[in-house]
Amino acid sequence: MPELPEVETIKEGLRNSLIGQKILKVNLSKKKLRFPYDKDFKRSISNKKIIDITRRAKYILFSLSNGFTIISHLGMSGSYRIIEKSEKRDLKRLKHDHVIINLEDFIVIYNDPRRFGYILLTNKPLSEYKLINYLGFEPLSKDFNAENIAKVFHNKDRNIKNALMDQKIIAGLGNIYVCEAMFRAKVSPFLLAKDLVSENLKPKRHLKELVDNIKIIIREAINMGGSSLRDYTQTDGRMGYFQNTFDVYGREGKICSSKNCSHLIMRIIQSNRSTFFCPGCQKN
DNA sequence: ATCCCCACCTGGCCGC
DNA sequence: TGCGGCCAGGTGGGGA
Repeated sequence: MPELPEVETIKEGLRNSLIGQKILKVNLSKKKLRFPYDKDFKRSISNKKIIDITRRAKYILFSLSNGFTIISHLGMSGSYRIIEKSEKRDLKRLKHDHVIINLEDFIVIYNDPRRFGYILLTNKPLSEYKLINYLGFEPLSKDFNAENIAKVFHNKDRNIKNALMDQKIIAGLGNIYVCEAMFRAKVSPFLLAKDLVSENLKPKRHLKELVDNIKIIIREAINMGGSSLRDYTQTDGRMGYFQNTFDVYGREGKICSSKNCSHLIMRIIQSNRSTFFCPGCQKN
């Protein structure tokens, strides 16, 4: 479900209410998520305070007062909702509620119909935690720039979209934002990653365009509260509205939004995922 | 190493 | 109204 902008929005929503709250009680549903819970999950987090909530790639990280970190990934359909304890009417349990954390003033619930998400626990430094330490550049960091990406892409024989979605290279992009950024940068989905790098390992113009547009689009989407499709809403139930600005994603058969272009948006399958693009604007 | 493909799930929608 | 088929913001792990 969520890509970086949605996870960032959710993380901010969690921060606003939950920092400083003590965990009083934890309930887990019978069904396991993608991975089983730590066998000491409840005991390890009970009576601890949430001292920070941060994001890395598409992970939300809850730092606890005992040095443990809850590592949460939302998969395709995970969501959090926060209920103020004073508002009793929202307390009913919903289908697919898997983790219910009772805090001093709030109840926070992780819901995930498809159960591709997971909630793990570690007391190691995250730099030693294997699901976190391999992650690549944060798109909004200054290390994510065309020169650095050129160094990674120059020998990559895989298609460009696939490389952009590889969390080991760039952390946080998913199918929507990659399709949209490639459209804005006018990059063909049929190019290989190495096609965007010149002989001297310098980024070609299209790679610079791509990097610039990824940064722009991620910022725009965060500012709009992410994209609401199907299950995603913010922690307070509000919708994001970046989906209203999609140029290609989900627009198969519709006319390209560019001025002076009358091509129809196409959908092809790459690495088992849909790629949406304009065959007129994205040919090179 | 590098790249690709599958499995893991539930549910919504569309066509018959 | 029902049923089958297709589709969905992801990714770890294993095979080629």
